Amino acid sequence: MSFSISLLQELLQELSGVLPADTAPLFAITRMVKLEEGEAYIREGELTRKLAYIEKGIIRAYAEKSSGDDGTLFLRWEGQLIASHDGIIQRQPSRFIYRALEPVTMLEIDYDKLEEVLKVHPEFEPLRNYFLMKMLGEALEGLEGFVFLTPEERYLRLLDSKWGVVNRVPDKYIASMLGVTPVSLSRIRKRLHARGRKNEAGN
Amino acid sequence: MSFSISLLQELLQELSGVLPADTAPLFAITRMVKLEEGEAYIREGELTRKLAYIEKGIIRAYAEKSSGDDGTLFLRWEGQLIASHDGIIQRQPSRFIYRALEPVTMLEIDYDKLEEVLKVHPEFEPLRNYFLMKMLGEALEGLEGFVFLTPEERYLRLLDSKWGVVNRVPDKYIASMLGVTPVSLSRIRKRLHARGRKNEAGN
DNA sequence: TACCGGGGTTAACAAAGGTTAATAAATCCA
DNA sequence: TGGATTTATTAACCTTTGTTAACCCCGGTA
Repeated sequence: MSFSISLLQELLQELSGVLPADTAPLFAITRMVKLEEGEAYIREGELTRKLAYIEKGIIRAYAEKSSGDDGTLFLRWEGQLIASHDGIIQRQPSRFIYRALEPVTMLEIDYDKLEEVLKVHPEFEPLRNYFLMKMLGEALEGLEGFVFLTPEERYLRLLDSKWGVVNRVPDKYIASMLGVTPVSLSRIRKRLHARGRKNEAGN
Repeated sequence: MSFSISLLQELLQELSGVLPADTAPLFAITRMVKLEEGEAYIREGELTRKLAYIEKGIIRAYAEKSSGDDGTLFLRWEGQLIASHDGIIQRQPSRFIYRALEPVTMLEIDYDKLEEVLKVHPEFEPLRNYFLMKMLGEALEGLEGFVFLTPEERYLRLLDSKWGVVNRVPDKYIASMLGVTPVSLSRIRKRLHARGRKNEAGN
């Protein structure tokens, strides 16, 4: 029994009172997926409706900008969900590429199969709502960052909340997720260091 | 029978096959809400779990930035949903203010009551999923704009898709939603006009 | 009519970010 | 190990945005 499965069984019990022993119909349609570093999980133009819980590793969702270089829509890592959202929400081919930045292990469910199971077992519905809410929360958090914070503040927030992850990812991807170039991120770091030294000196 | 209710009954039938006659349990917990121009729907610090379908009017969700002036997280108008997302997702007091920019009419449901009804009538679940998916799609679309487009491109996209709405809202709110100052939006408009004239002259 | 306030534009200057290119540092791999 | 590639930093220069303040327009109203 994998780590992810028992974790999701606990979650399901907490959310809806369904006992681990009764989760068989759900886990019959899941499968473990492994990606090696640099491998694409979803390619551009691919029409899939996959949903996966990341047990280990980091995945980056990105696409090419009109300027030529690419923009990172988000990073997802262990404990988070990754979903082919163009396929699931709009039933359209993915405009984004999902690629593993590290070796990845995850528990995958096909969303169409999940819907079939949910028709027969509505007691699992709280799980779907939990997933959607979590993804909605993450998307809104990203949006808030762009509306309310400067790039420097977004970087500080990221360091503050996700230091471990930031340190595992090349800065250029962090930069493109923050909406700035790598050169600019480098300057932001320089400014922060300079200010940090000044503050220390002041004490 | 209000316009909104029959519209939502149609939606429910399409999504889940539930006939309008069977939607009584759901609509028993809805109520029509009217706001006058400038009136707040949700205040900062308020803990509510409201969900509303806007029949007419525009609502703006915003908060104050560290710089002092305020940032607009999003605008929602007729045909869209508005939800107190801090309350619904995180069970947190709202960090945002939701205020009517025009007289607003909407159909409101309390999310807690909705959950009660859904326990007894799981056949309405597709409606909740539809709502969540729609909000998720809108949030991701906003995020994509910031990652992949320049402020000028975001403005053009907004004009392109929501011209009618842009024209009903003061530019300063449009600017703060695009993540720029009103002054900067004014310059963007100037550049676009200049380029427009040049292109005409070139033909 | 005169006054007032909100909203939009413009100008001038400062600050920040983009672009390009050179260099240094780290990583990969043969 | 040595050479090649990728990544990060720095600098120089240019463009865009932020900030502040002045000005105009318009609508409401005393």
